Amino acid sequence: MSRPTISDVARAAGVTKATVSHAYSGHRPISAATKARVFAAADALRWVPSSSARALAARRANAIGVVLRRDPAILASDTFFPAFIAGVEQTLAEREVALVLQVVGSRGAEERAYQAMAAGRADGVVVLDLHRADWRVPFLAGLGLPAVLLGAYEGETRLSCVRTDDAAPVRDLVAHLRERGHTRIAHVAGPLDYVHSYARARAYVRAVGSRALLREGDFTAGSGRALTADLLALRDRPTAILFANDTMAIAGTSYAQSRGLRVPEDLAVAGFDDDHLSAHLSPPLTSVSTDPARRGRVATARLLADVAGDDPRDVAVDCTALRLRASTDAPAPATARRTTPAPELEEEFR
Amino acid sequence: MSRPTISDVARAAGVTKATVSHAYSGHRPISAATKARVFAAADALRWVPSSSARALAARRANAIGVVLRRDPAILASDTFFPAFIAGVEQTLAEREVALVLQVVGSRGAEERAYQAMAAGRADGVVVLDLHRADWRVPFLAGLGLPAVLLGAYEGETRLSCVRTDDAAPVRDLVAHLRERGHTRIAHVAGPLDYVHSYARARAYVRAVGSRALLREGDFTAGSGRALTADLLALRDRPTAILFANDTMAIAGTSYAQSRGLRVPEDLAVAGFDDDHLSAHLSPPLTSVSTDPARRGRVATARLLADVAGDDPRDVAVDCTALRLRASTDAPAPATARRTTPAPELEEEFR
DNA sequence: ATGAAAGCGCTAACAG
DNA sequence: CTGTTAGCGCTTTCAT
Repeated sequence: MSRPTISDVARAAGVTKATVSHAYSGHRPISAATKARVFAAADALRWVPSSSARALAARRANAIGVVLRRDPAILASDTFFPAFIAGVEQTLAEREVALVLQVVGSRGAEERAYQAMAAGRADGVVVLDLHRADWRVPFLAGLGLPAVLLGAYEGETRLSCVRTDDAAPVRDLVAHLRERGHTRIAHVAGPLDYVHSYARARAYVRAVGSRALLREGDFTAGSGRALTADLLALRDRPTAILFANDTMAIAGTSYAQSRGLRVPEDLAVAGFDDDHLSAHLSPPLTSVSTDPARRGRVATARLLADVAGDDPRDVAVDCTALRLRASTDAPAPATARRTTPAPELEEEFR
Repeated sequence: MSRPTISDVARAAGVTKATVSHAYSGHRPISAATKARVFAAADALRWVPSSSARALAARRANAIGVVLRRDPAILASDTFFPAFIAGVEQTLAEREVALVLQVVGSRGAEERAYQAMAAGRADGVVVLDLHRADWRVPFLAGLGLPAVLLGAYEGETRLSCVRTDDAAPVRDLVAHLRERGHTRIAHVAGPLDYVHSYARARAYVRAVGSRALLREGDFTAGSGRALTADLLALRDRPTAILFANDTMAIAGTSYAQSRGLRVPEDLAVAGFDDDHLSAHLSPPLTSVSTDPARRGRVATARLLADVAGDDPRDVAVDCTALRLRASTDAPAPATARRTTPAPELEEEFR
């Protein structure tokens, strides 16, 4: 025996399919009495509406999509993603909307994934890992698929955008280090074509007035270690390093310690994203919490509004918070007081 | 103008819908010439088949589901989940199957989620966080929804199951510590109603011959810290602690260090799951890598086979590997040589 | 407040 | 090898 359909329920309740449908959707008034009969019948038959039939008829998937183009290895070590998804699901859980996730390996596969979403898999998508010039922005607009961009997109677009101020915490971190006497503060950034990496790097360059001690990593432990080695080999080595995420910061710390440097006495270290382990390290790692779950909730709520027909709009989320911990809590070593060359700001970061 | 349908493509190519459909599905032979015309027409019209229409007609969603019942905070700090998902997506990417994810907060919501999956959202599900007596096993069997259980389920079931030997690495770890002279080895377990926590705890109890130094945590840093404090306050404190995951191990290490104990000289510490940061800590943390991505691939392949009509079956994945690092690499402190009370094995763990 | 009926866009017999 | 024709199980006008 196969699963019951809406017709079975209608027959059992002595009404038509339309009545059953409306009893559930509330799209038109149904008397309390028949509504009760309908629900009772549905209950007795253990009827659950077919989501594919509903999607086809109503032209709405009751699902939103996320497509990620990432190396699985990087996905696996990402602290942002699961927390973000948790937030997405939190606001999804209240409505009966599902999340469709697709991880792809190539540009072609990514396009197909978005097309499939537009072709009925999902009613809208949230776009992560936003690039400064992101082809997906015009592409999605062309598909007519509701979308919200996560990150401070600077280009032209009519898509909704959930913005975060990544610059403020970087400025605060630099100020915090300056107060302790640091003058040679380095930054190990993430890939600079990401809007958030770029925003952090730009804030850093503006705050310190030079990009001499800026290095571009890729968020992996390996690059954190390598670039720390690079920086510490400098003639005037930095006395403080700001990393664009905690993974790189932790790898960098461990490298520095293996070279006999004490953290924070000889080298101050700060991360970004506030990994759940960071408060438990030795020394505890100064970081910036960015509340990915909250951004997930906000982005999802915004997307649901877009899907419901609202006009796209920008929303700013104030979700960063400094977590000052022991890894930056010592006076800068005496050598830090040496003068540094006059800052020269390059055009790109103005 | 709305998106083109299969009829538009058929008309443009001078064939019928059936031909278009079969040209894509390969469910029956189509001459190369017409196939080419069909593809050309589809291309020109930018036709993408509607997944909801396809799902309804073919009774197949081309999606698999995962429903998770978790506190978002725990999801966010879980190292297993993203890696597992990455593996799932790796094998999904090759076929054109999507992943539908639903995170729920209550038993009722969980049942509804599985029912929705069975009602057309997904063709099958993979079941995580398996409990020793898991209501979902009979429930899913009742729904007739293909499912694969991740973990060594010991009950009766006809569902596929992807098993891992969690006991062997625990035994090896205990042996490794004994070689270094440890006699008081503790274990901070995960919740014992999970099959994998239980398997690890049981292997530990069998290896050390006593459950006097067994504590039940909940995989969070907080519980790792609290239970470490508890163990270290014992009159005959343990000289080594095995934690059921790295998060608890790291929190425990940091607590021990804050109390003036050196790791590994005064206290040896090992984790489980091999978090990506663990090799970068000071000292690097001994752990057990469990290759969640591989298990994701295997479970997904198995599920796809079930969906395709194969008989359910058990598959064993040999995916654990000891990562011996500095946190366990020192001779046990002299005090470890004191005799310990005679082991008494409790019934439950036989 | 309820019924009747026409699709939504595709797949899969059934013919030829 | 290709065309015809029913549905898949809902939603949603249009009636009444």
